[in-house]
Amino acid sequence: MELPEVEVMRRDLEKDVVGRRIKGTEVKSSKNAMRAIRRHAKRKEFTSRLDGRKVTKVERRGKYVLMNLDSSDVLVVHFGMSGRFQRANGRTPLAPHTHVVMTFQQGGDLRFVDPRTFGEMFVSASDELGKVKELQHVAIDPLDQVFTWQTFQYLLAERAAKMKQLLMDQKFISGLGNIYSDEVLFSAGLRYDRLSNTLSSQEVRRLYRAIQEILQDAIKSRGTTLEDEAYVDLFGKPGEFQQELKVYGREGMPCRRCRTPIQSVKIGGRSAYFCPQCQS
DNA sequence: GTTTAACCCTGCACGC
DNA sequence: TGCGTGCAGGGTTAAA
Repeated sequence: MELPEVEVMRRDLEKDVVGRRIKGTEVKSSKNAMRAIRRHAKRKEFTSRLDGRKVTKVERRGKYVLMNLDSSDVLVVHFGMSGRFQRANGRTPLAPHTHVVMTFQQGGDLRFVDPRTFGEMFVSASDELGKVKELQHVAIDPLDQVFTWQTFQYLLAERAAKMKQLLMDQKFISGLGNIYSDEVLFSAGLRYDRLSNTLSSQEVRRLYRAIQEILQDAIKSRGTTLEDEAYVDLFGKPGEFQQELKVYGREGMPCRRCRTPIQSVKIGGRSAYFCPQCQS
């Protein structure tokens, strides 16, 4: 799950979960359920800080969701690659790999489902969020007002890394993963292996625009749902941005712009899709 | 400073 | 049919 999917989830939670009070939290007995709350040594340490609390606000930092509670604690959630929240009620059968169920006083519940267990959730005092290492490292958000193209140009010039890796580095810019980094580079006409400090001002501006446009469009389309992956929104509905993808997952298929077959390479342990004609 | 590889994990596609 | 293998992906970490 990348920025657009996390943001769609945040908005859904903001609409549907804010104002609800948690009656009880159940952490399942499986090993993977304990892995989902791995920062808490004991279940009770986690559940006791949620039970009886009302959700007051839902924020996002990069790919993290922060659910603020009326106790001044915050439930921090990262979805990894297969994690998600599901709104349901007691009559809804448990999806496989459901690790945590929070039941609301007003009825219904909120479930954390995560087959591949790269996701996690933990409770932190809001004034101690600054001490959470991963959150400290979350870099500037590309949809934030303070992210200007001049700032971006400065940051790029400071580094000499391949663009694909840099865009996916959450300590450099937050929110982009494998799918959107490929899409953004295609839109900007830049190859995955271009070095960040070789971009012209024009190229930086193109890239900056591509990042904003693609992320905004993907949010409007409610995220990307690939066949083999299970991203769905809070209510189980898939996104629609997969229809707009220009390069990701399209190896061998003709480029939508020039009809040259899309290529795929391994870089930094990840696959990068690109058009050898349109990107340089 | 940057890059690579390994690790965490499950599900699925593939070849034999 | 059924098994083993490899891959996918986000993020961290150790090593090159």
